Amino acid sequence: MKRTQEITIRELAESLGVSVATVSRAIHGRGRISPETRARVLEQMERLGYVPNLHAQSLARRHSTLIALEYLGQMEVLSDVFLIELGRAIQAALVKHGYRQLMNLVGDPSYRQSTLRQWINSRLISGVILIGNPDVGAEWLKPLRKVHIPTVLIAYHPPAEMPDRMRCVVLDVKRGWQEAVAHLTAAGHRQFAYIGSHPTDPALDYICEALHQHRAALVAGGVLYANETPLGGYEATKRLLQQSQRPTAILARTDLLAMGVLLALQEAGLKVPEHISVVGHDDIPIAQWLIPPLSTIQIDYAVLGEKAVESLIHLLQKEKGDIEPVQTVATRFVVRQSTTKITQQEA
Amino acid sequence: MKRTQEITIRELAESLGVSVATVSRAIHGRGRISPETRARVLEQMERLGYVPNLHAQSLARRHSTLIALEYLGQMEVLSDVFLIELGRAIQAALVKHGYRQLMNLVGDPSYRQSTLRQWINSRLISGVILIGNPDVGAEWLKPLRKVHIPTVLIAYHPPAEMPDRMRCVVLDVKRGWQEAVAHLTAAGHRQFAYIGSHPTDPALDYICEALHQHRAALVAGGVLYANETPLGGYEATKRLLQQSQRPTAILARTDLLAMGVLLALQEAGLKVPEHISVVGHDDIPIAQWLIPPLSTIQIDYAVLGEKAVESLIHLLQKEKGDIEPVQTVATRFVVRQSTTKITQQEA
DNA sequence: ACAGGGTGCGAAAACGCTTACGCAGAGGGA
DNA sequence: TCCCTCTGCGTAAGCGTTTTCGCACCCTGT
Repeated sequence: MKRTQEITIRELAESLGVSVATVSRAIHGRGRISPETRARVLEQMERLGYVPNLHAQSLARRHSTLIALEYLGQMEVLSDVFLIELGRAIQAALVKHGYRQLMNLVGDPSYRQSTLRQWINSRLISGVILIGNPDVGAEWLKPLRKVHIPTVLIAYHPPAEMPDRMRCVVLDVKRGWQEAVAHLTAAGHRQFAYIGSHPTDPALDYICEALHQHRAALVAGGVLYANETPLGGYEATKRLLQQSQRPTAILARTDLLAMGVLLALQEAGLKVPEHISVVGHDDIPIAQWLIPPLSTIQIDYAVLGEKAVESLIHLLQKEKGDIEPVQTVATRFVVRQSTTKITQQEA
Repeated sequence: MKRTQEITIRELAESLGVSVATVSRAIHGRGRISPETRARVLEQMERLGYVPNLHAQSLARRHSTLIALEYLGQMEVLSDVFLIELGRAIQAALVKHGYRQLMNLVGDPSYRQSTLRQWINSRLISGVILIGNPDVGAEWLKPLRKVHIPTVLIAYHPPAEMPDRMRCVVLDVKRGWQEAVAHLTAAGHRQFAYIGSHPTDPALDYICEALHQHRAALVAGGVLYANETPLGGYEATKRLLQQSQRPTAILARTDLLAMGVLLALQEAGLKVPEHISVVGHDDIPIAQWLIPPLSTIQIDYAVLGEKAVESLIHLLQKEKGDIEPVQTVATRFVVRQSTTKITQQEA
């Protein structure tokens, strides 16, 4: 910005002997303009390396093309692996619509929250995409209600009440767990354990339902909760193994938990998958590099990102009409090497 | 931005019966203004919740208060743990000077590169902080030279040639490794191995030098290279253990590598630290949660971030005068539980 | 009483873009 | 030929700030 010579729209226009209005129309393809003039402008723009000043553009248009991407809750150790994947997908989808994303995944929640408010109030951004549990992020949602900025929430379930300028994309983990349970029971498994992150999570309900259908069940004491870290999974597994009943398959709420499960099992001398099968959730990038490569439930980040962006665009451009306020994206189970048929002696 | 009623500086001014110029002066404390008027404006601003429009501000000032933070090279699995820590520190330092950071850590390098250019050309940002090896990021630096945007590079060594609007903060890992080696040799260790990420890295030189001083050495075949992932460390350790000479201490270039080392050792039935000591580098947040908690070389992210920001501010505000173009930040060794005195039978 | 300097403030011109409006000219139907 | 419509483009008014300039006023010293 402080660089000496930056070309402006006026200079571009003068170099062609046309008005700035014509240049603006040519660039955006809006308004009436002849194809020839348009081509000339576009070519000259390329030659001179003209790029519109984003601040001037936002000011004139009275809205920005920047979207904030935020994560509700503590930025815990490694929790970002999920965000990186999803962020990628969202960015790609936004660009298709001429928008760009801004991330501010730095600092503790209260600090990030004040930054987001600052961004909104200063009109830097014109929309928000929020990722995370609406219960955990209740205090995030409150200030957003007031300012009425177009917002899309990506979560496991919709918030209790949704303001008018908010839409929601929920990740329906039901199908993924059903497939996982179907796969494992077909392989002979009947005794399961589950390691989750918090009791309000509906995943366990889906699992119980699926298990019931297939005449299988959780072992006694087979539901454990832990922090969503490898350490959490590790400790939970240690506890699990101290109990009298041992499951033949462990379902972990996230791949990070599953990492810890794998380590704890191998310390206990149990081989995966020969002695015990393990399933994770999220299919984070390292899942396929674990030992053994983890069978897990896959999230289609591209679809998730696209749906979120689509909802947001409808909110931003009201001429696009309405869209279902709550959209759903299903999950799928992928088999790798941490699950197998149950062996005779264990069955 | 599309929200119905956003208050502007004009409305604020009218509500007080003063001119917009006065309000602007009051807010920024620049120019001549009486303390009483200033207080009145500030109070009213608070009451009405006025926040300046960032786009208008940037346009009028001809420069933005936004700084881009980018990472040179592939965004590999988990490489972000380092970035999150450093990003936090940089953001904190920037805010002190009235700037804010924008991260765009999404997508492959060529995509991120084009996004950064876009940000620069559209005047969205007025400075750049780059993190990473200048060799790896050579193709990043080239376009930046042309546009002459104030840039600070955070790396292990300065780039071959530095354009005039670039400054550099180098992380001097020498002291950290010296301390680590001193600690280990004092504990009786004489036989070392090193697992690095690429041969051009100067860390190994510092280690060799320090070992020499303390009459210790690397075992034959004791230098291995691997991807900076747990898997890389795991595999490298497997290779290491197949060799005839076994070290009593393994130095890993990063904590991520060390994670894999720990797993491989324990699979091989070797206890850490009883049989073998392990040292990492970076002190990532999970380092203290590993089993056992990892002795590692600490980076003072706060100082690193502050120095980088300080350099950038001097570049942005030329009235601040000059500053050393290459600044240095040292590292420190922290002892946790993965290193110990060598036992008799192993010595 | 008057000059001179300092102080607090307002008027207005920028910053680079978008877009409503209007005008000239071309084309077509009577 | 005239009138009407449609097309392509230029003029100019914004968007919400910052900042230069200058004016009025007050204070001080003569």
